[in-house]
Amino acid sequence: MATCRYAPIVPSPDPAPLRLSVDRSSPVPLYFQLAQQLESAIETGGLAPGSLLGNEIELAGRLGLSRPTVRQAIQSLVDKGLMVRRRGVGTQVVHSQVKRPLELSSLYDDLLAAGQRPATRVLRNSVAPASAQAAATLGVPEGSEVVVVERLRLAHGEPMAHLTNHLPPDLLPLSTADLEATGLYRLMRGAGITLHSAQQTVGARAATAEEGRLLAEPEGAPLLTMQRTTYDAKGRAVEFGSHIYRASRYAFEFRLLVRT
Amino acid sequence: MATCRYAPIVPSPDPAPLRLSVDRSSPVPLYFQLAQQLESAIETGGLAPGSLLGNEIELAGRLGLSRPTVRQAIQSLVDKGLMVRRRGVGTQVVHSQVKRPLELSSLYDDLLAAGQRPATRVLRNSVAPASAQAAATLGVPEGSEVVVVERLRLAHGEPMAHLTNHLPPDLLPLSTADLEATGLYRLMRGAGITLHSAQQTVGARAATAEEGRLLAEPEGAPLLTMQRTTYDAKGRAVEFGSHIYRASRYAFEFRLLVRT
DNA sequence: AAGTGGTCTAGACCACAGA
DNA sequence: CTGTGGTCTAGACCACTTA
Repeated sequence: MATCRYAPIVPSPDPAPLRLSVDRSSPVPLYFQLAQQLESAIETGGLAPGSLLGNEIELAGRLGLSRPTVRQAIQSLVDKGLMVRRRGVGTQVVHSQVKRPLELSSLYDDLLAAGQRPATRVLRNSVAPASAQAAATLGVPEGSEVVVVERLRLAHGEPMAHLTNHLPPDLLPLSTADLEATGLYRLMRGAGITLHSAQQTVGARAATAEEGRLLAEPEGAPLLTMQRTTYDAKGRAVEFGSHIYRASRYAFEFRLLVRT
Repeated sequence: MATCRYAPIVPSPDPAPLRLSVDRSSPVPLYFQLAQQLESAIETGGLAPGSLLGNEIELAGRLGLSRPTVRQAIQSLVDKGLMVRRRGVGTQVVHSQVKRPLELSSLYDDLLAAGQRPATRVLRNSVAPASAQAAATLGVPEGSEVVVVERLRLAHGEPMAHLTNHLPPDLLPLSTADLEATGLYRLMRGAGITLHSAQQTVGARAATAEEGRLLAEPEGAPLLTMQRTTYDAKGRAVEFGSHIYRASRYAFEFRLLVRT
């Protein structure tokens, strides 16, 4: 039957065949528990890049789960770009060090996370007739009243960005004190608004004299520009922003997954 | 039992309750057929923004499918940001006009799609020792040989961008003629390379005199910069690019989905 | 030929929202 | 309380890859 031409079955390259277990008394879904364990194994190196995960049916049997549940766990990691499936081959960990995809975060939180001591100076917090662009993106009649917030964002006391936001009226109360203490997205989440997605356009242009004065850059200095419309879970636009950043101090980093 | 206080059950707001059907003899997966029909119904307005999709079990019965299959179809649309599910409520179409997420496309294809008559001038196509940055991102030893391609991208005869790419040696043959006829990504896909994801950093800076000469901009003009590392399905870096774009002619547009 | 993931079924029970 | 989506099971057959 078998011949010696075949190489012996090589066990998983990792010494310990990976400790996996699920807690059925936990309220956390089983597929989610498994996905978390696999993800942390990838992060800590317990699952080496390129290594094959055992086949789904065997894995399901070992854990006492059904195959669909195991598939759901693996699929969530594939969606995150951490693993790749190939029919007839198996499921393997991708080779690259994958950075987590950028969350929809505020500049304030980005600066906080980078240890940059962010601060905000509110230049304007008022209600005004909507411009054509703001009205179109927020889905309100042109000229109807919207909240307009204009802020200067500082890090270590140095200006970083000038942020102009338009919001629907009555979405949430925005006190100037709150706006100086934290970021807009944090306030919105705190008010029970679920942020869901955003459409962004990033470009560049030269600073006007006025913009240069605000940002401590010479006139004509390169600025990064971003226009962003943010939607809640129901797809309603909850914020339209038009921002400029000092190019010398800031860049955008993000990850694209190819749709398959 | 029932009282007149309740409003009558309102039928689906759309006049025709949506024509859905699947072809079991087709090789296209059933869940995919359903997802496509729902997506096109959303695009054409057959499923109005905000409208509720009938519940999953009823929908499955109507189509002669099992509930998991129907769920898989709906889930794929939720992942695309086209629908939202709420427990106890139902599944509804998001309100906003959702643009398709940006694919990992080449500038060449972007320009083609915009009817911009793209052209490429190859300034360099050679093998050279890897710089520290290129070596680190491509995962090859510093100083080992990599392919370096430098191109000027034109639209309607006007320069748009200056593109510098580094590729692992022996990944694919790159003739200057091919590079002038199409985009790099198209060549890579044609060579059987599956592009999977990319990590991008977008910033801005002022043009040097040399860059200004290449792009027909004055020295000091604002430029958009992008550095991009592209990975294949196994997570290996297949390309590292460092590009500059005329800010007066180009901006990046993309969509962020909040992870839940 | 053997092994893998891809798809699909027909049920089940639970948690949560809304009337 | 009723209806919804969220999770889960224990199978099944198929298509593809590899040897």
